Amino acid sequence: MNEVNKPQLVTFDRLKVSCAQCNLNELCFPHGMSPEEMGSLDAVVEQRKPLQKNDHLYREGDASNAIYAVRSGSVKTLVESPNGDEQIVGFHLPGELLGLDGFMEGGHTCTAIALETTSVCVIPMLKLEEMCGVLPGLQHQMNRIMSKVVTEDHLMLLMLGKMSAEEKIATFMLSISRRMKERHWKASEFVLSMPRQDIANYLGLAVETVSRLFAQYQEAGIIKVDRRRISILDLPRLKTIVGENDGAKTVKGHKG
Amino acid sequence: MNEVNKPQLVTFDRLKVSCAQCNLNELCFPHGMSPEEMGSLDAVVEQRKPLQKNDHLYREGDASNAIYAVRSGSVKTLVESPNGDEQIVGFHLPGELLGLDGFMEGGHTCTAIALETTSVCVIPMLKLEEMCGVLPGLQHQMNRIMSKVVTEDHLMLLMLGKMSAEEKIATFMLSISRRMKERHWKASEFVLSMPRQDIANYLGLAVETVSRLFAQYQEAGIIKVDRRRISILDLPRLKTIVGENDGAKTVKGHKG
DNA sequence: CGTTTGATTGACCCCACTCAAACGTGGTGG
DNA sequence: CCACCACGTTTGAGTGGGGTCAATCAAACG
Repeated sequence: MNEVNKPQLVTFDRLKVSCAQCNLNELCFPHGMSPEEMGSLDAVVEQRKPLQKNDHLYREGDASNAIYAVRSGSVKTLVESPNGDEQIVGFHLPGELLGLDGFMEGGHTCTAIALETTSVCVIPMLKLEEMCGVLPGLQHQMNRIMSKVVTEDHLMLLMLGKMSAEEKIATFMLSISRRMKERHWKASEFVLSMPRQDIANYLGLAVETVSRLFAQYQEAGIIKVDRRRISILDLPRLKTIVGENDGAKTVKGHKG
Repeated sequence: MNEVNKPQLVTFDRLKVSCAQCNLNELCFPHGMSPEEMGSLDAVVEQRKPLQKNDHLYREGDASNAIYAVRSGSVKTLVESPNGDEQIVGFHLPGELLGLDGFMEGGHTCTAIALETTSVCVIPMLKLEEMCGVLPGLQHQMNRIMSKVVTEDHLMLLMLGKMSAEEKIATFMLSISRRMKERHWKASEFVLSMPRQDIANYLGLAVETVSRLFAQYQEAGIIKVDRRRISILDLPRLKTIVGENDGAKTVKGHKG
């Protein structure tokens, strides 16, 4: 785990930060670990040179014995269909994990690509497993992380399967906003690291639809859009769109 | 935290079968475990009275320290949206696992409901974790299982996000067929345990669309449909529809 | 048997995709 | 510094896949 930057004026090899000091540790391993236990994590976390935009962290089929934590930058993961088109299955912001799909016989089943200059922590499973045997809190933390990943995928299934384009866009922006807030960044003003194309792909929409809805929401005063810079002006209205505000659970059609 | 059946004509307490003898063990824990290690599993697997159709195995919000393996029957898992509608995220056939979503603070994030009379093995995580510390193969097996679950969810995202109704239906039938084959049952002739409504919900379609496509595929001689009994007559054609056959990767529109 | 529930079929229509063209914006080289 | 190009984004017009509504049909059940 090391630090990053675009213009490399300095070597950052010496900028190693321990997991205990890492401002992201709360996100990687939120609960149930003592400071001493956190310290032991340092022993297992590996370094890695920053990825440039569009670099692959891993590809479908790559063998793997590690999981990854985004330290800075961002990563998209995607799966490919037999017909050749692909579905983005996740965007990974700093402090978020990825790579849990890599432990099957065939290696990774999805591909991870940096959306911008990105650095990641590499956590070898073998060592992590050893530690799990010793540190009681860690195994539970791993289970919690696994559950969270599964749950997030389920929510995405819900989105793709049941939501209208408007709801998808609103859900997407709320998701980004919340995750920004978790990182202790501004929740109502952020820059998207992915192009419209990727947003559309992720949400199961056409690029044009994404563009139109951004414009529509801006027209309605819900958000402000300046290229990839998004400002959320009316959070309650966004929540209403996805059904989180008014307890009056909307009666929908009989689709599904 | 669990549901149970109402009318009980027989007690099944004596129907205990060891994991080593269980004809499903290969599916639950396929690799890397010696027979002796398999035997140790018996110590941790709990019995449970069969569920009747529509009984809940667990509900969203239920605390949990276990995962479940379907022994006979079948189970659907679903998540609920803020607006009240729900998305089925999985059908679980005999020998398949579920419940990996239950280890977060808030308990389970999805609900599991029996599609028919169903019995499950209950595997407490606490004991499983203890065993993982002792048996080297088990931890890797758990990782493999986790990866598989994540991968399956990803493929479902691909389906919901990128496939046409025709491709979804074909993919669904191929999936069931393959899993039937894994269970050493007929791959080309099976009875669906779920109603059309659930298939539609799962695939992100309307019931009418499912019905129409079943009819259409039957008309084309690809399958035979008799209520819930499905016969696959032209497997290659099904594979062609989802793009698994002809290497000529279809060039699709610019959606996504 | 009547009733209920699930499945099918037909007619209609709308949301989101497609096609197409224009519009910044950023990077590059002259 | 500006002209140019490439790419991502926006906007408009038209259309079709799949949803909605409604009626019918077939099993299962009491």
